[in-house]
Amino acid sequence: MQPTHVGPMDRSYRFADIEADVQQRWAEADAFRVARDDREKFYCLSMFPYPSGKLHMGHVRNYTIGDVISRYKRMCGLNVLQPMGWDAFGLPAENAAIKNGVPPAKWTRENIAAMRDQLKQLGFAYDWSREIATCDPSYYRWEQWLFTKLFEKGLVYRKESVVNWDPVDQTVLANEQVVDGRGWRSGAIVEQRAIPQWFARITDYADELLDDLDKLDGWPDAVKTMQANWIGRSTGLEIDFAVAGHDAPLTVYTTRPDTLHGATYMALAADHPLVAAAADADSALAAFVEECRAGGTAESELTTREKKGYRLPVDAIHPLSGDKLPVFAANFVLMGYGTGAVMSVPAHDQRDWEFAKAYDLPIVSVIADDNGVPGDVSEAAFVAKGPLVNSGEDDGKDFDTAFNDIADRLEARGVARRKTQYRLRDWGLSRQRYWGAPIPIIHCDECGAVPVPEADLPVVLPEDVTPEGAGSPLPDMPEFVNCSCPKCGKDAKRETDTFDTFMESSWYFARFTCPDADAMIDDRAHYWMPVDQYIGGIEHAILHLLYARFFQKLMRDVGLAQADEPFKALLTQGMVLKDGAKMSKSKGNTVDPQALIETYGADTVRLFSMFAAPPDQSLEWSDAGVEGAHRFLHRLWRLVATHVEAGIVAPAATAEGEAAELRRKLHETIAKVGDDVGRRYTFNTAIAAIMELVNALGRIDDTPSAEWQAVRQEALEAIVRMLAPITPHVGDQLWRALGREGLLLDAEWPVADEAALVRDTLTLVVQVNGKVRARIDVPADADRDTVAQTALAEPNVVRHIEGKDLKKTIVVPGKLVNLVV
RNA sequence: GCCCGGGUGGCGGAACUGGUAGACGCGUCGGACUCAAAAUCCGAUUCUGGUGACAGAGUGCGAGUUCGAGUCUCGCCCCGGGCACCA
Repeated sequence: MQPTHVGPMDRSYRFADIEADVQQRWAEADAFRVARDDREKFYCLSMFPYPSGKLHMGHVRNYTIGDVISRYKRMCGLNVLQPMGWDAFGLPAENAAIKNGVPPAKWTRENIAAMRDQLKQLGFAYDWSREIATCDPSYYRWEQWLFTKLFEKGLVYRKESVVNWDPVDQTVLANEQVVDGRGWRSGAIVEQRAIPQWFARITDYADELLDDLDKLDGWPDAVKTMQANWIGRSTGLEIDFAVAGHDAPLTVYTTRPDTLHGATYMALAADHPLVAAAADADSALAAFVEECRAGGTAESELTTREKKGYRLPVDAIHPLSGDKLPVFAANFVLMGYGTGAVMSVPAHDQRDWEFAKAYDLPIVSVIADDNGVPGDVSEAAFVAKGPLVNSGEDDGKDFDTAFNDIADRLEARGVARRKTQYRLRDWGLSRQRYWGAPIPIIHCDECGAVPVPEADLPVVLPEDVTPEGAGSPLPDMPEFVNCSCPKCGKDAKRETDTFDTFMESSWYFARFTCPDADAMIDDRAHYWMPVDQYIGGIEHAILHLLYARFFQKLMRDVGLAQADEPFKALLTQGMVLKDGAKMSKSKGNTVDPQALIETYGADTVRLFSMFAAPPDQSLEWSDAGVEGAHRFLHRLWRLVATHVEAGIVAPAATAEGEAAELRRKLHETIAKVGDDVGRRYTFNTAIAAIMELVNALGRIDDTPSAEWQAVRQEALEAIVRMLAPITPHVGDQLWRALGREGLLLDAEWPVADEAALVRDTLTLVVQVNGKVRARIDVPADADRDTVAQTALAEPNVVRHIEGKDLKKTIVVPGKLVNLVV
């Protein structure tokens, strides 16, 4: 190929024009619309945003990571699906409505339009034809449909459950709206109030959700550990303690029946029936129960409260010794967990120990330490397992033997059962809010709770409503509430609670594969699912990801889905910080992506977001760092312009002498960047390596030989392609400046030339007693003895081993020599 | 309180499998260009001592394993995420 003359290239990098042009080119080519074909697929999904108004830096970071992976996989030849949508139901829309008098529907849709525009400015390669907004009836109708299927299968049910009740505003509060036990608006002390709510039987799937974690090779161990601990499968013993003077026993669950001999008291939840019965005759106890009800329902609040109890006028009977045990009502035992009663072994449980100290209850150590004497419980509980002591016939037994012997004896008497229990609780689906998907149930005096028939779905949420203050407006809307029973036809009332918004985010990934399906999902999901790479914040490690996994299994079990798990690989991105703290309006340390896009362009914002930190760590935002990223793009632009002015040539395929060294650097970089982008997802180190290569290229003479020119052409083409996923706009422009046809996004990802990587000498480090004393150059094929002899000949090495015995010589091939004296 | 992470120069970070601590970028200092400034380019930049070659110290703190530890083990401290109605 002869040098081609291309018209003079503008020497300055005009990002605004370039980005608009390139985005137009993509639009004209409809470049991101995808469909099933014969190629291997890759489904890359970033967690969709709540449409809060405008993008923040966390979004920019999240979506840039997803876009880089998507574009890289596309250049590798895969059929890449990357969709985007809106998690459009939620509390902020109602708050905005109260504040500004705007209907949540209008507010939400305006925010969506604004944020969609921003995403387009950033140049993300989304197939916008698949866009979903979860507040559209065409979307939520299918989760209403699934709910009715689950109702038929008995997988949803109604039970009483406590909520945060604001007695002044007369409304239910979210945990977020409870600050220090008080309502955020009224300032009133929040009370726990039990109301009937719908639940999904996620505990029926607890074993599968736990066991399938082992299949998720592409998930971070930290997330799998958190989910496993959250599910919290344990094997233990359910034990009945007789109560003196009562027929009904107190049933408790324990994972440590080996410590049963050390049980010295019992603790009951404040709303346990036995407590309620006693409170009728004791006004002080009734006051204590009332006090336990004050404050929010968040677990963090309940478990950090000062532990308080109230002695009940009953005694339990120890099932082994027959001793009487005092029974307390306690504020740290919760009715919703297990049986609402616990046996307390203060010697071997820290919480029980603290309570026993406060209430002067006996602490009996029944587990021996390593020295065979009862564990020391003077300063704290002794929680380790060990042989039993002070345990009568069970003395000396280890944990397993004691567990089994005690279980066998109690089971034989019919007062205990071996039981597998979970920490995981069923998923409460009901919310007493307006801006959510209506729960498709009709309450009939005759027939009870009746699911809305499929033909009547969706139950559409009225949208021309502006909540004005506390509480959902739905119960006050007769046109919504009044209806007839689908079973008997009599007058009935519609359920006015809406779904938890985790419902919508638990299946959107599947809907993206077939957004226009006339069913929840259709067989297109079988091609695209599971998601090959899911990307989102670590804050979703438990709840969202667990519910989504649960929904995938539910959809499979109603015959819609094939995959057992929705997300093959997961990347949890870190937070974006400014001045060491999470960006927030209240701290005044926010950075607006929009202003940055306007000042520096999308490519600079994308580049800095990827360069500043590895994706899974927190990222410290730096305006100066953004300048640096911008400078780099200017430098690259000028480098290409200079090259193009000298003349475009065919890229080199081989080189000699110094040009060969540059070419080796090029192919080492290609190998490293391919590994960093394709396997490690460490985009920061990939960019650093490309910067090094650009620096090396910048050092060559401006008017080089034909050989230099060819190597430079080869290098620039590779650099532009390696940067293509990160800075796609400037890349596309430079790709054509270098004389290449077609869109850069369909160019092939560069592959390293093994022949260019060969080295004939290596530099090794020489250590004496682990300290670096010299560096030596040796032939790449030198044997150990040669290497050792070369090392021993170094003057500075000689100085450090003189007069000492050489005890050991360690040679690590290609790395170092360590001489031990 | 419980579960899960993280802590490396002035700053963001690199060191992937136990093998040269500080790549790359920012900042700072010095120089070139300019009447001058900006921009750009070149050089220096962990700390201490030394003109220097070099030497000593150094990855939150304290122990340990190893020829060798930022990396592995144990115990602490601090920061962050989650805790079921924020999303």
